[in-house]
Amino acid sequence: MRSQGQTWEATRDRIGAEIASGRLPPDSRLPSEPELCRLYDARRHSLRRALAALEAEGKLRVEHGRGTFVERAPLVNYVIGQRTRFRENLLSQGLTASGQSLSEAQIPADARIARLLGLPVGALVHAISRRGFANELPISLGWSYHDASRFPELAELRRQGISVTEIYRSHGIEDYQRLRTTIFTRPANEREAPLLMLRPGQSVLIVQKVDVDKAGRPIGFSEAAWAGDRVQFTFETTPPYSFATEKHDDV
Amino acid sequence: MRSQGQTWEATRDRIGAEIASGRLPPDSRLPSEPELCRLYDARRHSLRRALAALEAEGKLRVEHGRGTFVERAPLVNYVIGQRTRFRENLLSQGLTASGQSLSEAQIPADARIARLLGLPVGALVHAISRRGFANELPISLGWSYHDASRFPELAELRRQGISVTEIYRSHGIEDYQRLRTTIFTRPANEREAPLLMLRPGQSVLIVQKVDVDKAGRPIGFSEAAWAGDRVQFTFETTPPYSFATEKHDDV
DNA sequence: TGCCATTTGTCCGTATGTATC
DNA sequence: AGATACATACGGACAAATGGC
Repeated sequence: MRSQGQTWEATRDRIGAEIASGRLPPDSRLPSEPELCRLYDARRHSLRRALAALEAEGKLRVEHGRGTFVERAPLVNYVIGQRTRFRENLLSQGLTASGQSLSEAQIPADARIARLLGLPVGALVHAISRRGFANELPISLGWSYHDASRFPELAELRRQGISVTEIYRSHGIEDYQRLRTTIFTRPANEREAPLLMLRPGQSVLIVQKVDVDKAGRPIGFSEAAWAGDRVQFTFETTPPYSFATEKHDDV
Repeated sequence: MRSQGQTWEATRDRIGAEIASGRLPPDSRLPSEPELCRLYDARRHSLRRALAALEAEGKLRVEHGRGTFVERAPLVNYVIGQRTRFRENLLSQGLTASGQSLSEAQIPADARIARLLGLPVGALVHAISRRGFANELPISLGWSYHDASRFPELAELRRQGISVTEIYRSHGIEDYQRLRTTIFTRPANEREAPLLMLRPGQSVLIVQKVDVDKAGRPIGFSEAAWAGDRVQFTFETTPPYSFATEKHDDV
């Protein structure tokens, strides 16, 4: 076996158990590193490795010069049907929803955007970037792309707080639906992490979707990075019942 | 600034660039740690921190006593509609699909399973655990639960390689569909990581679903952990068109 | 089988930089 | 400015897994 103390994994598990049990409640501050070293009979290197692992799991948040805190993990269950809107989704869970525009531009469509929107490469599209919040906590970072010739004043209307659904309607698009939704996970990059209040390396869920009109023609494409430890997605394929599945059940 | 060498982040980025550029191709072995220290003028601690970060991003795979290798990242696009089967999904992408039974048991339903299946707590259910492979590489680790009184010989039939769809049909269930699918991400735990050939801390996508018959009654519940860096899910909400969205595009 | 070189994993001690209060 | 707390870095020792001889 080992000639020295315990492994960093043992320390990680002991602290993790404290958090899971609730003895260390969300947002509470952990003792300082020297103190933790005494409490768990660990040397600083090993203790820090344990803390780093817990941080990567999203259970802790380490703040330089301030201390180490237990992460609170509010959970947004984002229900995706054929027509889904951000606000309603969150409001129905008793959460406050808000958004913030990060950038707006008209840009020529690159090959990917052009193909997804059924436009020629180089056609002007609105590219709008927004950040979404639930209960003042950032949860998503999104980009949307719309044909600028079809929705000339889209950016202006969005800035005024008018929803995408209403803008569609004002263009005679009474009914639209999602063509498909693609979802995968990857580590947050250095741009996303601070905006989502994640540490680099924590996971985001990338959700890409295409809205189509009744004729099946694409009218908008969007993709968003969601804070992986604060959200789950539910895809409804039939009228909603009252079942529920729960996050963080061990599988 | 710093009194000593470069930061571990600089080393991480330099090696990461080598991988991204293809100069270090997938599955190739990196030089040993002492060699890398010389190449990048880093000390062992800092170098190892850089490697650990790249490993967490899924770009490298470090094998104790053997060496460090560039990770290959085959991508499975798993399309989920109302009726979806594992094999067809992979075969349509030119991948070979296979599965392996890990465990089979009849157990009393706990509160969650009972609620999801619409059974009383304690009712006997088949609990079957399987591992799925694409091109011989493990990609999923799943558990399924079915009412044992309704499908008495389910485990036996599954062992013989008979699909769930066929078993349903033999019980007069000609048509069934997913009620809902819930998906979220979390780090792989220590049980899952080796079975999915992931390192602890890399992300899995958890997919939970309930199958219902035409009357809307639940007939089966399953949940699976998918290797997060090897799979994406696409939810079709309308008849399939020929659009595509691509993984690993920077958002 | 066993020995041994190679390679990665863990741990310890220490010094100094940097952010916060 | 000083105290506290986290971040980075260096050096050294030994453990454990692998693979060749």
